[in-house]
This record gives sequence, C-alpha cells and structure tokens, in this order.
Amino acid sequence: MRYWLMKSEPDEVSIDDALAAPGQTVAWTGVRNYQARNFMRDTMQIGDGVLFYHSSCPEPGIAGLAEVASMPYPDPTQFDPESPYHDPKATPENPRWMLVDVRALEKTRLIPLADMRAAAALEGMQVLQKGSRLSITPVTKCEWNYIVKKML
DNA sequence: GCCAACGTTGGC
DNA sequence: GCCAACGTTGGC
Repeated sequence: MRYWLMKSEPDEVSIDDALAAPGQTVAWTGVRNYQARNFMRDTMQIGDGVLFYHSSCPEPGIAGLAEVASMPYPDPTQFDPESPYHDPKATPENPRWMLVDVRALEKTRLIPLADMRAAAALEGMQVLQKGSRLSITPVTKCEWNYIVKKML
C-alpha cells in the first residue's frame, strides 16, 4: 500500500466534482508529464491512498481523501483532436499517456499549503521541495499518517 | 549529445 | 500578472 498526493485544479475537477461523479470516481485525465505518468503506469496499485490537492486556485491545499481505483489504461483525451490534451503523436496502437481512475472518499477540511509548509514533520515531503512542479508525488506513510491523524 | 529557446506550472 | 523553476523541443 502506497500513498500519493495528486494535484487537480478545482476549476477542472474539484473534490466536490469527484464526489458527485458516478461511483465517486473520475479518470485522471490530462497528465502530460512523463514522471507523473510513470507513477500511474508503473507504481500505483488499486487501493493506494490519495491526498486530493487543489492547485492553481485561491486556496491551494489538500481538500480531500481518495484512492486509486483502477489499473492503468490509456488516457482517452490524447486521441481526441478536440481536447486540449490531444497528442497528435499518440495512437490507440501506440498510446503515450496512461492514467488511473481515482475514487473520492471524503471531502476534508482544507489543509492550506502554508500549514503544510509550517509542519516540521512534512519538511521532506516531495511536493513541498523547492521547484517541485510534479502533479503526482509519492507520500510516505509517516507523512500520510501525520496529515490524516494530526492535521485533519 | 549539447544547449538555447521556448512553454508550462503554480504560488504569490 | 509576475516570475522562478523546471521540462521539452529542435537545430547543430
């Protein structure tokens, strides 16, 4: 069992949107970074814990808890010429971008980014490192427990 | 393979 | 809107 932090712009998909989706599950479309893709394709397992993070918004921070809900499969938006995530180099025979489904479990109080930065226990958290822009980052069991048990 | 130019992310 | 930091592209 692993743990992850996954960023979503709430204008695109908020924790409320995810909770309202059929099965409380959304396909994590639009990731166009190889490292993030590789996490979904190679490392994630069904049932892994997910911190649902709101980014690029007035109040960035952790907004809910979720879990990995599927095996990896090709991101359908890469094949859609109408999609902003269209990738002309990808074909169904040779998909470039893989994703997983994410099932929202609960909306939590918002844990602001500033509070995360202020927590000594989270000093090493990958998402908090200088210059980190990855939209999907691993979270250690210690970090997960601290956030879920001490900050919520 | 190098690396400059460009594009993107994301907090502020 | 700004800008630091990082990733990608493409000429050579």
